[in-house]
Amino acid sequence: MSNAQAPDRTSRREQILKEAARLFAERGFHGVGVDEIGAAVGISGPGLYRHFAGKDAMLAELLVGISERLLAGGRMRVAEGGESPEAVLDALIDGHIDFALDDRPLITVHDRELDRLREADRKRVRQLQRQYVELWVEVVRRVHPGPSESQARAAVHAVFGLLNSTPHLGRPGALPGRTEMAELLHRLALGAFGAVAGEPVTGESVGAGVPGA
Amino acid sequence: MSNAQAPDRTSRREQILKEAARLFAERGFHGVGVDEIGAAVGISGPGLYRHFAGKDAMLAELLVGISERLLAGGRMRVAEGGESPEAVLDALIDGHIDFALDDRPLITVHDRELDRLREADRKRVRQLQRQYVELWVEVVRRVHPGPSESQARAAVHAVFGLLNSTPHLGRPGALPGRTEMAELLHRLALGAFGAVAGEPVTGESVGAGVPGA
DNA sequence: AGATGAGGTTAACGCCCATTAACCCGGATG
DNA sequence: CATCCGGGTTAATGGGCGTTAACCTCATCT
Repeated sequence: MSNAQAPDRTSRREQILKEAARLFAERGFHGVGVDEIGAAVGISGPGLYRHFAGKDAMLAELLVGISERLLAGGRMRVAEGGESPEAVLDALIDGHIDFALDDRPLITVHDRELDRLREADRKRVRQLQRQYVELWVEVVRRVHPGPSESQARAAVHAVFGLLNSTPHLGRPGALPGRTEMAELLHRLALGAFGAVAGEPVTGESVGAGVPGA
Repeated sequence: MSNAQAPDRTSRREQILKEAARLFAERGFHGVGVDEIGAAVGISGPGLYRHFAGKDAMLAELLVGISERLLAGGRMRVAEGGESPEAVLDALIDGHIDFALDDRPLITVHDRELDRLREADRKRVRQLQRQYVELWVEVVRRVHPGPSESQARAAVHAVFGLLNSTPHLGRPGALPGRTEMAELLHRLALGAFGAVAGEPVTGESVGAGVPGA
């Protein structure tokens, strides 16, 4: 047996997964070859097959991994339960924002390449996603009891789209830094949720009497 | 010379583009073969080359087309200029929602496959996108003068993510119908923009005292 | 020291797929 | 009537790429 459990820093597998995620995000699953992935970690081509059954296996592990971490994180935050539902929602939002800002490539791959998975894996990922959504829906409905469940669900989907928008950003510089960005996204998400209920807004009901030019 | 300008209903080219968009959205650019695209319009394989220079050309025309239509629509709505900036923003939002709901596949392809384009086309698309964003930024800043320009830009990006979230929706039934969905998205977008400025929200400041059950 | 196995390497195989070649047909043109 | 030519067809070509085969080389264990 061996006792050396810290080969370097991160195990080779994780290093590969990280680079694969980045490449998949940049050019799509079909767009990147195994040789490139190998090159990205210093080995070349088929050497990857010592660590993964194939290219598909890497994608599967990535997607299942993300989904599990997201759900686990969400459950944790709900379980820790703040004093108020509002606090829980805040925690959920912050958690998701951290994820979106830190693991940008994963987010991208997450909702781009789901259908390249084998039936079994895809089902698993979808199930995890669904549970994560329902987690949010419950909390949102606790904070905003007005709207129907389907409205709440659609709103949650939409807010995910909002929070996951960071990958689509242009070159940095025209945009706020990380902390400011996190702040902003948080406000935007809360603002959106706050508007789920309410009369058919016509734009007047939000712009707080700003005269403008 | 010919005078027959209405071959059937939509020209063959457009029919091909439509199917190609659907397929690209479903399985990604690299994921679908020319034979499939051909089959989708009743001809098979290389017959497509009578209409397009190649697979890439289809993608290019799709992406440039979307971007141009979005920008043109946006400019039109701004030019028609409602009485108030608020009305213009409403119009922009509605326009984008119509687009997101009606041309779902295009939206998907839009921000998935941009990098598969030839340098020239990609530059053009990016430029159109940028102009579209700036159009929104101006209007948003007119309605909400508080926040900085970079904040406004980030908010616009985020709201695009929100509005474009429809493609990611699960199977229909768990979600509102089209008109209700449009209504909801509109409210969410306004809610988000309304929250761009404002003190560091903690969740309490939004739940508008709805007593509920 | 010798065995072993983890982790690489390069070469070869085979499939998939975009593109091209070569050929075909029916209708408008003149 | 002969001629184009737009719009198809199938067969061939060629490159890219995932995967497998065969071989190599250190650490580590006995």
